[in-house]
Amino acid sequence: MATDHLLGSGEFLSKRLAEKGLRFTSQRKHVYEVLISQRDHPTAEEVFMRTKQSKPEISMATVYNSLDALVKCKVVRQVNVDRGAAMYCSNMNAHAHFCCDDCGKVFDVNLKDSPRVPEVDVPSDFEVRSIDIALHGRCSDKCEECVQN
Amino acid sequence: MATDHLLGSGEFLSKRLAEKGLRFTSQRKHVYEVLISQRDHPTAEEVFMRTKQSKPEISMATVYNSLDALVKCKVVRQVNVDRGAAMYCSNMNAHAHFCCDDCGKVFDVNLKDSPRVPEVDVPSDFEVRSIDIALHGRCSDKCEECVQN
DNA sequence: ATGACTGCAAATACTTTGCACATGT
DNA sequence: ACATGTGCAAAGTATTTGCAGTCAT
Repeated sequence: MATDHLLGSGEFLSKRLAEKGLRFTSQRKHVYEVLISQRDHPTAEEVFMRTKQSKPEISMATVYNSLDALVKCKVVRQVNVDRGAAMYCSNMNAHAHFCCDDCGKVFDVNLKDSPRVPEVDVPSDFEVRSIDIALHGRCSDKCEECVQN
Repeated sequence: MATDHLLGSGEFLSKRLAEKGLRFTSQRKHVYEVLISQRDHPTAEEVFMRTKQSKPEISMATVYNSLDALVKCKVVRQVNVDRGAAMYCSNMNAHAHFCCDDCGKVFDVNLKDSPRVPEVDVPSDFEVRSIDIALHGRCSDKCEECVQN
């Protein structure tokens, strides 16, 4: 039953962590709130800096631990577009990522039809759990960095 | 005109590098041959070790440089399935990657229909140059590592 | 001839780990 | 009560860079 929307973000997160046997801690709550309050694609380092504003004692190791926990309980996605730091995304709706090869920014893009497993020719004994779609290209004529190309 | 198949791998690579203003070197040739001779998904480190067999003096830095050159001239794809080393793939046909979350192996999987840009809702001034599709899941009942789950 | 490429070693970037203490259940 | 999580510092991977010499064009 989709009743999660009736919960505050704290209760929601607490419940989702519990379902995976993970604990609800102040650090995980702050990291999660950082991610949902600004829907871009920060790296662990950026999450660390933002989280320090509301939770100054947090350490980088805890940020990694928290991000792993949030990914495990599926309230956050990890995005790997290329060699470099992983990015994190709190948009859990089905969507793809567009990564600009010139300026490096990552954008969420909606799928006109959600990707379905049958579109892909996977051996029958393989179990598909998730699909990540990443587009590469150039974001916009108006993008400052891109114009320099 | 698709006449590339009439060339040996050396001439083919040389031509593709030249198109991007990149030079054809012995190291790049060896790295390329390593990648086409075994169609799995080696990391830079694995490419380094394999390439040393035919080109013992090659250095890691040159392997990275060569891989970048091969990716730039589009004879090799870089595959980023998760946090960890990038992998390289010489299969340039349209295909997706299946990454087993249990054993870590990466498999090429064919697409029943090639992904088309219009399936994705991208702003009109964005230019899409490539699409990467990565599936995650579990590869097979028979997979040694997977059985331990 | 010249700039791009190579090999080496050192530097950087990203992520994980070990350990003593703290905290959630 | 006790396992799990935290913070710190140190270690471990992955990748990049500076530089002097070499090679492709």
